[in-house]
Amino acid sequence: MTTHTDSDRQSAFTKYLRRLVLRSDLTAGEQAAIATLPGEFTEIGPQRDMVSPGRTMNYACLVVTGLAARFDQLANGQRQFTALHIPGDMCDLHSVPAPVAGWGIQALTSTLYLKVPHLALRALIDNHPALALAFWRDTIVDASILSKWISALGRRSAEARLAHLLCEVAIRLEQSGEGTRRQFRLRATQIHIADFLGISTVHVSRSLQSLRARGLVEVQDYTYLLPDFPALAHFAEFDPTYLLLNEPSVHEPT
Amino acid sequence: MTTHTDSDRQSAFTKYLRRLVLRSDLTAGEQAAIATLPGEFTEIGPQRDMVSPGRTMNYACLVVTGLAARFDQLANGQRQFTALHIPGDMCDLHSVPAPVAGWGIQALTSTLYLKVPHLALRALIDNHPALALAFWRDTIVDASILSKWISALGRRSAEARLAHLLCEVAIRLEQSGEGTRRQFRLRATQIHIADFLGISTVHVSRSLQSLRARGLVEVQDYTYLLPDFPALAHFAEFDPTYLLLNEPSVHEPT
DNA sequence: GAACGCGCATTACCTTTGTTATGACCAGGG
DNA sequence: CCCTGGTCATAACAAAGGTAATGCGCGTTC
Repeated sequence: MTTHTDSDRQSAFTKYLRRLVLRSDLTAGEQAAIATLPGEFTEIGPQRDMVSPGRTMNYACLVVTGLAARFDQLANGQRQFTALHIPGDMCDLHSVPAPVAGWGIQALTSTLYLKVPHLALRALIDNHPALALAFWRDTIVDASILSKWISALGRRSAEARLAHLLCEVAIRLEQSGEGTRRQFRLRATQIHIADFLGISTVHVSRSLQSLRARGLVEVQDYTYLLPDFPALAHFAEFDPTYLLLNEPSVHEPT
Repeated sequence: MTTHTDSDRQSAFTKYLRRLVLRSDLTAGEQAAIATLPGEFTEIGPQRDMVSPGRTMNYACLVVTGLAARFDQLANGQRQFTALHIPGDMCDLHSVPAPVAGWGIQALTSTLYLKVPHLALRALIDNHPALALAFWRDTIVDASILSKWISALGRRSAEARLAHLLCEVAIRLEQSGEGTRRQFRLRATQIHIADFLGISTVHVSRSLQSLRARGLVEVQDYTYLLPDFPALAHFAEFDPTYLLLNEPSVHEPT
């Protein structure tokens, strides 16, 4: 069991800050206020639930290392993932204004995260009104991804959905400095991917084979290589606008 | 062409206010500030786009009468609806912090709506910080519906999705005073419903026949009768929690 | 080092949903 | 009064994806 210092905490919030300032201009004071937020470090094993559906939350979860997924659960126990959270993501910021969880959050790998008290976040908003806007915008990024995902689930083939997911992950990991759009590590099993795509594990395997055969994707030990990102993006009809990055660099082919 | 007075405008905003106060406590001053927002009345015919994808917005759309749908469009022109907007809904409140539309909005019937300038909404937030929270929460309701819709699209049969959509519409229309959960009017064609459910129109017809055969739904001239709402809700695994209404009454069977 | 569990691939078969086409009905316009 | 276009139902067939089962490789554990 590692112990975590204040400086670990501060560097975790800096990671989140990097995500925020991609979309909002914040003053030095506002940035400092975020960097010094309180939060309790928590570690959890793979396949365990960080948040179980139906709970009333009094903190939000900031992923520090690892991988987590928001999910909705059916009566028969089947899960559908509705969001993927990489390090630097605040999983359930929306729980601040809406604390009754309709969702659950599952760790896909061993995951280290911070429990950030709602009280502290609310105080932050009261003292820095501009941060309310930034948080609101952060929620909108989330909603924008949900929205794009609906059209993928409703109208695209399983293979196209898989390609789209890989494109999105590639860009998001690149943005957060955890890899490049050409090569990155995604420690999610095919069971997890099935829960994202809304298909069976058998069909994940089939679809992945198909993308391999097209020469668009190579995988080894959870490390993905996209030899021709623009071609994959074209195949997936992936347009990163919905990630609200406003960075022209993102739109250029590598 | 009807002309619209200030009092028409004020009553339109009161409708929106009703939606807001379902989820947020607002002071009289805050409520008055919303009721006196500016906005330009606009009328549009069925199947026309109120917002075309990719535009940069400087106003948000408040539906006064009619029916509208947010959509995402594929390269081949196929549409997937991502949200349904009934009178009293602010379709694209999220355009205030994120003005570049990744979405489009289509009128399903003849629709009257207000173009509410972003400038006015931003000024409102500056003067009444509590409203930032209320708007944020309103966005979260939207996201929560998106999220639920993802799990329906990913994991439920077409028939169950249709049932779920009808349950949601029943509750939302009841809340906004446009009908009851037992009987309401929904002027959407089967083409529209197909665009919501992510299926073909043929399959909408099939699924509806199937719900009819089960005795769960009757339709005549776009008027839906749900003879046994709890049974339909059970079939659809519909739990209204995700609408964030916090009203115990909603959870009681009729 | 044998037994076990997990993740992945693959096959055979079955179910759900899409596609294409047709006809009925109805409202509106010349 | 007929023609036209939109909406809905239905049928026959095709394609996408689900289910169940098996085998393989690999790391863990005792």
